[in-house]
Amino acid sequence: MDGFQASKKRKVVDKIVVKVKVEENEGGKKKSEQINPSCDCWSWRKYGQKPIKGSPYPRGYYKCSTSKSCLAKKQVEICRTDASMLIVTYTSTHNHPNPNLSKQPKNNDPKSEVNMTIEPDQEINEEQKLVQTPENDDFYYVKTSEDQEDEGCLTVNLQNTFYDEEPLSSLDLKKSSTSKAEENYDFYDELEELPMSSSSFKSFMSGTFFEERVLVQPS
DNA sequence: CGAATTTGACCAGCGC
DNA sequence: GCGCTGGTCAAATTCG
Repeated sequence: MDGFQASKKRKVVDKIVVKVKVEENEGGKKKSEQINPSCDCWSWRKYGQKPIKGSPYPRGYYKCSTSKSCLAKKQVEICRTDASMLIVTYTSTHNHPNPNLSKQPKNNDPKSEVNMTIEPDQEINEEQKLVQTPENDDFYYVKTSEDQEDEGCLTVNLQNTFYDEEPLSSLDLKKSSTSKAEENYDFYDELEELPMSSSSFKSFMSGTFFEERVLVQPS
């Protein structure tokens, strides 16, 4: 493309910061494949990587490769305070349906528990202190008071996680708890990808440090 | 051989 | 106004 790159440095864009707790795969077990077959299912293409000031880890830049015209992007970096935490920042929205969603059965492991933290980047916050969704007790937000540097982060515990068809149902509450429901709609639409696909992890990890996976806690 | 990833350079916004 | 930093592009390289 030439000419039109007005968004080289975006000022205010739809942005969601998600923290994903991951665990190292010891023994080189190829777990990532089975971790979460459903996950976000979007395919991402890495288009850049940069060391970030103040962080020992580089940040990877990914674009949605599913559709050429899709503007969805994400940045992946490792939390500098906790290497087992992945910080994923989603930008823009997918302008096409998820091609894999339909063909992905779903993980549905009752023991699956993903621990991720949503960092209210601009608006989501106060109201989010709610601890549990009224409609979904498998999905709740907990304020992390232990996060030294991440105060204000919200930990999202997904139990029974990976939705296959109704990924947003639980997120709806956020929609309603904020006043920017309309704008947020897109945000949460993107949250579909929160559960990080194995491919995403692989692509990130393969090019960075190690292979990781979504933390699965036996509760 | 084609697709995806890596890496360095370039560009633009922001703070000082 | 200058320098710094983050974000994107694109050529080169690697992998399937």
